[in-house]
Amino acid sequence: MTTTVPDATMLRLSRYHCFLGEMHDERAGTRLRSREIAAELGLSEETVRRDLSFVPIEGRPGVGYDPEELFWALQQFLDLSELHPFVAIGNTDVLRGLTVTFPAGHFGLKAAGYFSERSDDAGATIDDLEVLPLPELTTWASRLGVNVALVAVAPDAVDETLELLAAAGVRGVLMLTPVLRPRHPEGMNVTYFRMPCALKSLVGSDASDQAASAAASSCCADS
Amino acid sequence: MTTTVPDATMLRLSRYHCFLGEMHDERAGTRLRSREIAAELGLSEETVRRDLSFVPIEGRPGVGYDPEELFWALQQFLDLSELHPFVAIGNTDVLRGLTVTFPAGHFGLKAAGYFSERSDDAGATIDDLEVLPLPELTTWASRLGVNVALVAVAPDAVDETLELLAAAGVRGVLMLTPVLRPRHPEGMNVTYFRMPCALKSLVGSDASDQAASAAASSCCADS
DNA sequence: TAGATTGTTAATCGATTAACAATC
DNA sequence: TAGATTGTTAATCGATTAACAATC
Repeated sequence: MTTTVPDATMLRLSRYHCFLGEMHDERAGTRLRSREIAAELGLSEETVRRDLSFVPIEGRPGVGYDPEELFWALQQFLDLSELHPFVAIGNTDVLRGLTVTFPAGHFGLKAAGYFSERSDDAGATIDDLEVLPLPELTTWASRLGVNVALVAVAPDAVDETLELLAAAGVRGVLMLTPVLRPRHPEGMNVTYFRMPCALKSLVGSDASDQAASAAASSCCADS
Repeated sequence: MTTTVPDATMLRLSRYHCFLGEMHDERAGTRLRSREIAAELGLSEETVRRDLSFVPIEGRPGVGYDPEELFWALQQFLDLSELHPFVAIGNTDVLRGLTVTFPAGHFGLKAAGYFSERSDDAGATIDDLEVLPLPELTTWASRLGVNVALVAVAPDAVDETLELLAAAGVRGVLMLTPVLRPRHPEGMNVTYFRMPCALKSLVGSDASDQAASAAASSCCADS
């Protein structure tokens, strides 16, 4: 009997991992209560406890969790390595810009390779890493030992990119490029961040109901 | 009695709008069935019908929907203007790169202004639009008539950016910058695309269950 | 022991799926 | 009229919230 972890929980566990990654030094020694985590992350404490109950760690009733222990338990549970590698694919501008917007190292992640679909990006470097042409992806991906990719290519390069990633053995893809009709390779796990949809659904969400409902907003994506 | 539209539905309605925006020329004259929309977008036909039943439009039983009519009905329902304007905020690299990754015009959206938090971005232009310094946001936003923003600034500029956006009357924000502890201004609607969480949760999702479950993957974010 | 907080079970809430009557 | 597809109601499914016994 495999107790399956709800999708929503998996995603929050990743958030706890990020949070603990930033916390566990300054909080070393002290105990962390579900209530604190909940307050910091804008969740309910019950949700936090329920989520953590899937992770093989023991919190102490009346005391809380050990931040460091919890961090490593989550890391193991999520199958992450110390600085988990991913490949980033897109034009050099967006890839370079994203290193500022999303400094992967702060979150326990590391861009292990950059690839561009545009021929005029040849030879560019980002943080001392050369931006390689898209076709070289297959050769490199296995060598880099990555299993996830961040994709931000132009819309017309999506299909080719996914093919190459599949061939390279990458199983998980975070897709920033808006794709109208999702058709990804068999067995591949793709999370779509749909910027146009998110923006459009924000337009109508006027003060009245939404602000009242604690300004909660959702997003995202299936298959 | 206000029938409230589920969040998930609002988001899908935005997707239908994108889809119809691309379709409604080539499909003009023909009828569009819920089954077709569902197949294209990877949804069930019941979901599509249920979603559309919130929109004041009449599909013809046995016939389907008129694509053009549906497009405009959605546009009105979602409160969108013909090319809905938004402001984009971040370093010049990421903003310029995103115009390739996410060509807003294809989706009925239009970047009306670019703002950067970095002083060395002063004077840059993107598509003939000057990238303005972040502090000028307040002055410009109302003039540009925008109510939504795409934010991709560096993590340490998030708070300032949200303050300025609030002051400028922007109510909806799509946040690409990873934020550990969300604290946005009162009454503001923020959708967080959490790249680190999405990437981390993709690592563990190995073939076995996930691929089996139609490779569905979710993401995202509250408050 | 008393106080506090966990882990887990039951109740609620919301969203999706199934079924079908209404209608073009 | 017959065939097809909508709109809507009821049933299911999943995730969140509430409650509380277990335990440090």
